[in-house]
Order: sequence, then C-alpha cells, then structure tokens
Amino acid sequence: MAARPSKRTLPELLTPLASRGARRPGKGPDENPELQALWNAVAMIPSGQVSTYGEIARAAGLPGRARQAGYALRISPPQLGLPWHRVVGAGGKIAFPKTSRHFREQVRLLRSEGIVVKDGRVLR
DNA sequence: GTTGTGACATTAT
DNA sequence: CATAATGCCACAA
Repeated sequence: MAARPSKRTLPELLTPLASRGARRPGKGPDENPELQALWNAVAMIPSGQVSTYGEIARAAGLPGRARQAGYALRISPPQLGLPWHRVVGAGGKIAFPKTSRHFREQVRLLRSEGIVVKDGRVLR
C-alpha cells in the first residue's frame, strides 16, 4: 500500500474533500466534510478573539447545529492543533464544568491571549 | 428499531 | 437570575 504523507499541513487537512473528490461513506469521521467545515471554522478564529458554538456552526454552513460544533471539537484530532479554547457557549459562557480540568485549562489559555475571563465567562 | 446523552441555542415563562 | 420546552443531530447502548 502506498504510504500517504504523514506530515499533512493544516490547510490541506482543512480543505473540503469535495474538491479532492474522495469522500467515501463509512470511512472514519475525520473524512466527513461537515466535520472538516466545522474544524475549519474553528481554525479561523484569530488569537485574542472568541467565537461560539452556534457561530461556528453557521460559519461552517450548518445553521442551527451548534451541538455538532461541540461534537466536532470533542472528536477533533489533537494533531490539528485547533484553538478549541476560543470556542465558548452563547453569551461567552465556558461550556465545561467549573471544577473540571478542561475548564481551568481553557481559562488559562484564554487569559494567555489577553482575553478577560470572569466567573466562567468571557467578555466580548 | 428506540432511548438517552451531550464541549448547544433560542424563546418563553 | 433559573427552568422548561423545543429544535438540532451524531453516537452509544
């Protein structure tokens, strides 16, 4: 079997597969164009700025599917290096439980970018 | 097949 | 502020 390039660039990974033709149903979820669109939207969030699950879904062409935005992040390969911490709930609310590790990590990352987080919420 | 769950959103109460 | 209802849909059991 031919070895596929192991060092795929981010833009390549985020390129909708439709333009490369090869989407086979039944393959791994990382080959799903809807997921790619969602990941792509997350990757576009500039440093120092935040977006919401709903906004990400809309930006990906999937209005009304905020849950899938959360799902997409949930299963996203860490290798993509997505700025997941820049995605918050409506009103700037951090989606994780306040006691959780994820919560604290997200707050830390956001603050490291100069974003003000107060009581589990980011100011926009 | 159905049911429950979830990194959600919006509107109404 | 809190709760409930509804919409949304992938996924696991």
